[in-house]
Amino acid sequence: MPPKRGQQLVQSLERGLAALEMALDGSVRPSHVAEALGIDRSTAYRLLYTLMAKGYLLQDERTREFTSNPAKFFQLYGKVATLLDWPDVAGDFLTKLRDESGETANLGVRQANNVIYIAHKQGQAALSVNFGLGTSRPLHCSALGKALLAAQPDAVTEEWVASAPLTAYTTRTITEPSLLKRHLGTVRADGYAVDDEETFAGVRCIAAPIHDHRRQVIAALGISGPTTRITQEQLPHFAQTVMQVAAELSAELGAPNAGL
Amino acid sequence: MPPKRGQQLVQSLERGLAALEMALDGSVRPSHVAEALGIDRSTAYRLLYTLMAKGYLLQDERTREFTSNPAKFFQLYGKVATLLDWPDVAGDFLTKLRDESGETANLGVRQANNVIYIAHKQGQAALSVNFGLGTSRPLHCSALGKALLAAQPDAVTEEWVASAPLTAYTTRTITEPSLLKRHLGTVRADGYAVDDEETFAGVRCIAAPIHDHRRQVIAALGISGPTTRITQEQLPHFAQTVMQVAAELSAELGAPNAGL
DNA sequence: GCTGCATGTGCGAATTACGCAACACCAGAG
DNA sequence: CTCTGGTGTTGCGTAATTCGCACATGCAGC
Repeated sequence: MPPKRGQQLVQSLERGLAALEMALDGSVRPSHVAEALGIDRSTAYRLLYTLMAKGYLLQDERTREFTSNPAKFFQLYGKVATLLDWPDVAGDFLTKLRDESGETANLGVRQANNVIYIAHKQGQAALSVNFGLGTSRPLHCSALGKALLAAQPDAVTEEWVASAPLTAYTTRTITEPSLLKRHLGTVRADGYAVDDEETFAGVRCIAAPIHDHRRQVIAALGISGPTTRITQEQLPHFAQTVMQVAAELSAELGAPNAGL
Repeated sequence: MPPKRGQQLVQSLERGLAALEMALDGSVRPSHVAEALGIDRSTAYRLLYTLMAKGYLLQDERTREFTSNPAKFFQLYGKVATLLDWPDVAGDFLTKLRDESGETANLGVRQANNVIYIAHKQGQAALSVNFGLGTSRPLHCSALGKALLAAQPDAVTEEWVASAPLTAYTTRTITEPSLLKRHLGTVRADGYAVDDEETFAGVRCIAAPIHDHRRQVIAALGISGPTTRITQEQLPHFAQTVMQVAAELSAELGAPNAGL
């Protein structure tokens, strides 16, 4: 019924954005971009030059390398962040969760096939987990990611599980679609997700979904810590704490019946 | 039209970025973008669609409006921020400056004709200044901006002063190019800049430049407070504090002879 | 000097993106 | 209900835009 949404992509814009994202991973030069994107050097140069003219990139006077302009991105981020200031809104809840659990508390949202950490409070123990802000992890092997996945309708989950690349990061990573699908079912039933050394050996994470005022899941909140402290025996207890704080944060956002 | 020199700009990319920035100021629809940019609705739609496909925008299923994808921008910002994590590096110095002065401490960098606030610690007094992170102010009437301007070579300053729009925000804003040029000379001689109610009536700011390991000025650090506390008499004392902490931050970044 | 490799720039060719037109849909008015 | 005026979205032909080639230029090293 809906006519096929397809080949409406603007090539120059696509390539420009790709060049931009390359520059974010470090300095780039036209020749690098050209090779990576399979285009001519002159084309790559023009894209980079346009990005520079618009303030997204800077060019070093001497080395001629293009680098990202942090100020521009801070400005851009500042604009979108004001729409919902996660660090401000969630800050107190992250602190509470960290203090009650003793472990690093994380807040993440979904971005394509990854979860992105947008706020955190690091645990104060000598050995505590530290995921950098803005970094991303695959959905299928992180507690936050699985909490987000389990929240969506079955049909969507099924399709995603079948098509997503379930890369193994440790021996415990779930790479079998059918297993993952069943696993997500239990996550939904339990109300929390566990990453049992599926991303990093020795690290266990627990997460629960955050709902907004329309009951839609918009983020996930969790803790991460070494398996020596987050033991299998104490896992249910930690999970209770996570779900409790997650419910409180959901309530703060106006979610009805947040399980309190 | 005769092709002007430097006409190496890729039009589609230019327009796409313009559409992107429009979307950051709120929801946009193809018709709005088309009108604002003077292009056809279909073209605007394809740009927005491409931006959505690349993850920069989201489209509301019901209203069909395009909005920015905060997660994407957090990811982008996270990447550039790791290159030099200002909030982390400067955090302790901002706290120190706030505690010693009792006023809101700000850190800003230059972006075109503006200074952008990239980190701050708000004062704890009942009446204290609060500039939102990521917001920008004109260079010529903010203390941070003037500290940044005064740091560049005379020739560059002269050219900038002559061409920049020196908009007046209060009756004290310096709008005369020659006056501003001389004013910046004293800023350089003093080692700090003062915004004496030039942006907001009743608000006085003091700022000093931050140098990196190559002695280049890369940011400015300062305080902002009500004129009732930052009085003319105490201004030199506050300036000493600002310069002291700025020197310490510069030293932390590897600046040689940072005046310590 | 030459050689190799880089960035940056004219210029013609043709791919690409543009605007037009049309369709589907929605909301409100008649 | 129809009609009207407004959207978002897509097909298509055309021409403007962009692309890649070729060349000028700069720089480092043998």
